[in-house]
Amino acid sequence: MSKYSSSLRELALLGAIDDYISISSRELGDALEMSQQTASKKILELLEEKLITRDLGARKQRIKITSKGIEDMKKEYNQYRKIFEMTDIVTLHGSVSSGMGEGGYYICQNGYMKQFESELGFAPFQGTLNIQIDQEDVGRLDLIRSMEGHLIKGFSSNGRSFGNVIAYKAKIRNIDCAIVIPERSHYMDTVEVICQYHLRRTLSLEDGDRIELKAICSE
Amino acid sequence: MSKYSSSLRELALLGAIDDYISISSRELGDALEMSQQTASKKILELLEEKLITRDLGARKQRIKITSKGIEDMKKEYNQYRKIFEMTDIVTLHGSVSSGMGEGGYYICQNGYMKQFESELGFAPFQGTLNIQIDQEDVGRLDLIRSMEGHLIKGFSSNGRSFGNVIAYKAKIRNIDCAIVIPERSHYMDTVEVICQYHLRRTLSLEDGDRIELKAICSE
DNA sequence: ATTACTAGTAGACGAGTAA
DNA sequence: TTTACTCGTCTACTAGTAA
Repeated sequence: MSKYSSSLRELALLGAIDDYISISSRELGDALEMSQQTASKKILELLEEKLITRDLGARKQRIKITSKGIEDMKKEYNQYRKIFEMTDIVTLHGSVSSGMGEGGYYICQNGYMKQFESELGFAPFQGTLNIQIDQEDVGRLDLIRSMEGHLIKGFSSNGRSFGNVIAYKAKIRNIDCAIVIPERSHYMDTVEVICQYHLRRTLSLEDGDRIELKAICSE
Repeated sequence: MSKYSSSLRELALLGAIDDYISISSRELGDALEMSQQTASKKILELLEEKLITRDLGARKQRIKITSKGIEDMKKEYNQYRKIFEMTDIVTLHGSVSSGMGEGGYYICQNGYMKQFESELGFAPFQGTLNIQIDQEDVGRLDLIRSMEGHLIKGFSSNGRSFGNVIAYKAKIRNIDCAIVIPERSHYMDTVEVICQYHLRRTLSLEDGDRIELKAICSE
C-alpha cells in the first residue's frame, strides 16, 4: 500500500481524482525523480492493485484514480490528521524566571523591535518575560519551531551581529503575545515572550509563578 | 525522504512528537510488519537523516522526532491537504431526469425507507429525484463514494433481494437531502436523491433543468 | 513520440548471531 | 532481554531497446 503512495499522490495532485488526466510515464518519472521505465512499472502496479484506471490511447495514456485509490490515500491522510490536527494550538507549561537575562537584552534591540511591530501588529513593551518550560513540555518546542512563525531578520550593531529570530504568536491568559526563538538555537528550556504590555506587572507575576503559554499557528 | 516516511509516521502516532518515547526495534518492526533487523536499520537511517534523536539506554532506546522530522511530515501532510481539503463539499452539476425509473422504485422500498429516517434524521418523501450528472463531473462520484456515508442495509422482499446502499448527505439549493448510491455499482452517470420534501414540486423542477448538488462530508 | 520488455546491477530485507 | 553487525536472497531500479 505504502509502496506506491508517492506515485498515487503525485497523480492526485495533478488532478487525477476528478477526472482522467493525460500524463506520460516520462512526465510522471520526471515529477518523482525516477526513470521513465520505473514510472511505467509503477503505473502497471497501480493498475494491478486497481488504484487507478487507464485509457491507453495511441499517443498518450489517460489516468484516473479509482475510489479504492482515493480511500487508500485517505487512510494515510487521516494518519497525518491525527498527528497534526491537534497541534494548531500548542500549550506549554512553565514558570516565570528572571526576565532580563542575556536573552532579553538580545531581543530588545531596536533592530528587532521595529520588525516585531510590523510583523505582529503591536508595538512590544521594551522587555521580555522569561519563561522556563517544564521538562515534560520541552519537547513541544520542536513542534513550535515547525510552525509558521514570523521571520525577524538579523542585523549588525556596534560590531556585534544579531542573527535571525522567529516570532510565534501566542497567548498568555488570553493576552496576545509572541514567543521569540533564535533561528539557530540548540537545546533550550527557556523562552522569551514579548507583549504589548508589561506582562509581569499586568498579570502580577513573580519569579517561580506557574504559567500556561499557548502558541497559535499563524497559517 | 519518502523512503522512511512510514516509520516516521508510526513514531509520530506513538507520540514521539511531543516527547521521547520508549520503543524497541522489535516493537516498531511489529507495528510496521517488518523484521526487528529492518526496523533497527530504519531507525539508524532516520538518525542519519537527523529526522529523529535517540537516547540509547542500556535496556531500551528512547526516540523523539526532531523539528526537521516534523517538517518533513508536514510537507507530506500538506500535499494530502491540497488533495483533500477542498473535498469536504463535493459539488456535482447535472440535470433533472425522469424521476421514477428502476432506481427510484428500488430505493423507495420500505426496507430502505425506514433506515433512511433513523440514519439521516428525516422521513424521506416517497419518491426520488433523478439527476443525470454532467460528463465532466462523473469522476467526482468516486470522490463521493470515498466519503463517509450512511450504510443502509439490504434485505429481501417478495423473493427479490435488495443490496446495501449508501446515503450521502447533500444539499440542493440549501435544502437537506441525500444522494443514494448502491454499495456495489459499476459505472453510473445518474444518481437518486431523496429528501424530506417533494423536491420536484418544491423547487418547481422539470426534466432537463440544470441543478447543482453539494455532497457534504459527514465526518 | 509513446509504453513496456529484458537484462544487469544496486539496494532492501530478514536470518543468524555477536555484544 | 536489548541493538545492530554480516551475509545470502530477493526485489527494485535503470539502461538498452523493441514495438
